[in-house]
Amino acid sequence: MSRVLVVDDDPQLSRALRITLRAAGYEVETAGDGRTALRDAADQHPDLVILDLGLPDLDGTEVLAGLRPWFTGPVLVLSARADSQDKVGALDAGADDYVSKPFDMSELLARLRALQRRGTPEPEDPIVRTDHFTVDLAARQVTVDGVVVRLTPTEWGLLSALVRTPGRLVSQRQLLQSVWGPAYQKETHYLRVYMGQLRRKLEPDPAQPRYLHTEPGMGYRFTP
Amino acid sequence: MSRVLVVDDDPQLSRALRITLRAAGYEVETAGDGRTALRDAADQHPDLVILDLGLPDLDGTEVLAGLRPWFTGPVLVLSARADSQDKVGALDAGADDYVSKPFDMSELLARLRALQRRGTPEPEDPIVRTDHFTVDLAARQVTVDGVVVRLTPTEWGLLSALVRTPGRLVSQRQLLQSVWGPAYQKETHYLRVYMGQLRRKLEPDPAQPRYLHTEPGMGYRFTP
DNA sequence: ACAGATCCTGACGAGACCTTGACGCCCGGC
DNA sequence: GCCGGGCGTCAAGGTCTCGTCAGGATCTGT
Repeated sequence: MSRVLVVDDDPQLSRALRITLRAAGYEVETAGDGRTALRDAADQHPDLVILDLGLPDLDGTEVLAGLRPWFTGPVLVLSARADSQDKVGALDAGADDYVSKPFDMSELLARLRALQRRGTPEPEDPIVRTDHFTVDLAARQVTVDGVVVRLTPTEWGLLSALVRTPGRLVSQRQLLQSVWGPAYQKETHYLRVYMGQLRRKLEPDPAQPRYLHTEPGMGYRFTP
Repeated sequence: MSRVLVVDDDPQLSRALRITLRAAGYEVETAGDGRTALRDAADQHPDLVILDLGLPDLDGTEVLAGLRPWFTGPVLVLSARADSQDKVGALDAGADDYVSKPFDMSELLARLRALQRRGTPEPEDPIVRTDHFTVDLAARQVTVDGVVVRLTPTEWGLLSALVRTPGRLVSQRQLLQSVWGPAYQKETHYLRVYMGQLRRKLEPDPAQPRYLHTEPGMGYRFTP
């Protein structure tokens, strides 16, 4: 059973997609604008995303840009525009397929099947372990010394963005963009606050972090 | 350089595709009917296949069926027919994308890029190594004799600008511009200070640099 | 509508970082 | 030999960034 996130601001189309996809055996979540789309994607980790380019708040390519740093599943773009340049732009921004409206539902489903067939061998272990805590990316659960710890959605978004690339530095802009959205790239204060909370919940000694390291002026790094 | 097999019985379109794909950096082979297509594919093991459904000898889905048991690369299907049922049939038979004629070349190229991107999702980390230290550009991490060394943002900017072009001289203006910005092209003093810090952190003997060389009056050079 | 959780925002001390100036060295030109 | 320019080193000042705390705004579920 695959989970799909539908991002569209047209309630009618959104509803039609939900019904069709449910009937085809997908679990469906929907988002009405770009910000909630990025957030929901980070929260729920869908297997694939259907993204309408005509959103009220963000440009479709901005959503793609926010998604792509960490989201590895297929993204199918819907658009009312059939212009070739739009297609090229979206595809090069990271979309895997591009379907112009109006479209045929059965074709959409076939394209989703084709994307999935290629997309997810996923041999990756979605569980990140350290000596002190484990992060289960699929179940969205964190345990510290065997005890389950509750994280808020924001804390989880930040943590998962970090532990997905162990040992790699993640820039402040990347973190802000993937957790709060592209418009928040300057709000580095948020990072300080929430990194503090994460350290208090996860680190054995929050004052001297062992796993969630700061690289001053650049970003943060998770070292297992 | 990827190799692509074009299967089409229309010589004119075939030729146009060959020219366009060559210009885009592909190696191109062509086949005019289904049987030679299957044989060529088996012989040459192309990275991807562009398959026209309207072939003289075999039905397009038959070619797909013959290809798919062993060919794992992406297959993009071309067709004169825009009927949804055809698309669904081809996609479910193993095609990864379906483009109706007439089509736009730039869109086709973009779709090929999208297909290829998905095929090889693991671009390995670009790591620069010397006998004494390694620079991991993607992870933004430097190790000296196996020990992680912390760099400040400015130090990192300078170092990465240098090691990206091993053996090549990088002028002072280039360095200043790429690290501090266009307004700082005269501040050569900055370079002396920070090159000194880098040498102290990376060189086995900072007084006699082995990797970070000065070219008086010109710039600096990283020699592996 | 209410209660609790969660998020945003501002202030402040501590520390890291960047900039700047001074000084000595080496080398080539006069 | 004397001089000047480019280079390397060092240290100190000022600026920016980081971590922390807490109060108020906002959201969520009942």
